[in-house]
Amino acid sequence: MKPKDESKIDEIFAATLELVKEHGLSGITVNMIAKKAGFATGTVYIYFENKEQLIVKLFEKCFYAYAKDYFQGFDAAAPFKVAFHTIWMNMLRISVEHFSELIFIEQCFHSPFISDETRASSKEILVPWRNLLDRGKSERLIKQVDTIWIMAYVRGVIREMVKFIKYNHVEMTPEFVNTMFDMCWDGIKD
Amino acid sequence: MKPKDESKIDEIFAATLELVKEHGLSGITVNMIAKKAGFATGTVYIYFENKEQLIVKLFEKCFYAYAKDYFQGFDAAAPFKVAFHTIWMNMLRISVEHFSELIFIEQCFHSPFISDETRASSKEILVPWRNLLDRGKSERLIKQVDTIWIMAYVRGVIREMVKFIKYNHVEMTPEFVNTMFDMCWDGIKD
DNA sequence: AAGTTAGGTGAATAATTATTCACCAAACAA
DNA sequence: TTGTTTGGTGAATAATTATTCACCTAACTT
Repeated sequence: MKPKDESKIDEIFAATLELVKEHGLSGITVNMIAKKAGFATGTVYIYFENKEQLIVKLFEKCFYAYAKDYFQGFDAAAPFKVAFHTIWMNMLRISVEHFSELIFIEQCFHSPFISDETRASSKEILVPWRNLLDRGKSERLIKQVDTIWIMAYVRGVIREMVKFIKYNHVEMTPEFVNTMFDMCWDGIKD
Repeated sequence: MKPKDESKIDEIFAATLELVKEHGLSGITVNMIAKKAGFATGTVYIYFENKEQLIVKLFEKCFYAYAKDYFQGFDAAAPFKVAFHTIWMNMLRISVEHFSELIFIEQCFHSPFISDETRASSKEILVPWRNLLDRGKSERLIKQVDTIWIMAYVRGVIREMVKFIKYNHVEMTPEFVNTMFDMCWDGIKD
């Protein structure tokens, strides 16, 4: 028998992300995905039951892959600002490198494809981030503001920065990054 | 002859916004819109040529109505921080009150409905905001950072705050608002 | 090498959704 | 009051899109 070519899944995923970035979730068809990935429509149905499953699986993959990398090189024993900087930089870099994933996830959050449970469970991955910020608060290095607000603040700054970089084709120079980090840091420091 | 009931346009718009907030741009049909607005499918086609035109018109309406209100009560002669606060508060309030518009606009930006020109022209409305920030820089009250970065920063903070409020059904207490304003301000002040 | 199994294809079919239209009703003009 | 014009309806139709399937081929087994 002929074995499944598992790499095709990745090709389907890549094609989908690219198309959603260009046309939005509402602008894509299974045909477009297959054509972009370079094979026949029917092939998509060998690897996925239907379009919905494809979207859901891609969402899960993106979400978990994404958040996992946030903690690359993260040392919980490091001084707070160092650790904060590590994760902040990871978040920025990953969001830029995986911009189409970011757009895809954003679009999925308001779509019939993603269930409330999936939405809710997606928070758990960020526990180490939350813990770090709690530590920063207890060390009186950052403001005594509900941690979840701080997370929203940081997320907002990074997200909008990344969109700015992408839509305006801006180089992500160290100067730019340092400036934005300082702004973000100054906003939360005690 | 029977006159057109122009208020129906608003009802169609309201229904569309509500549905897009719930199901995303990819999850709505003309039938759903008509049913939600409380009349027959065909009626939509009396007021709009087709679905695309409906979306485009709604986008334009949202976008302009939105940005116009940013400058309510804005006095260009006021001290910088006062003026900044006025607009910041307007942005927050409007984004909360018109959350479904915010989501709709966000979804439209990556969709086949909105053209690049529309996207580009949408920037012009914010000229007074940009001017104010330029003034803040020349008065050395805020950081010497490209104004467009500051705009992205403020937009990001507000946007993510609003999502946080909406998704977590948080009361927008004065305490909450003041805290977030301080964080935002501390990030940009010189 | 021959047989078998599952992948790959893309036209055919099914399902969904946009759009039209024959008919009815409300508002206005005369 | 009657006629005329356009709004409103929702079932019928058209268009689009998801999904299937009969047929092919590649890869593995014996």
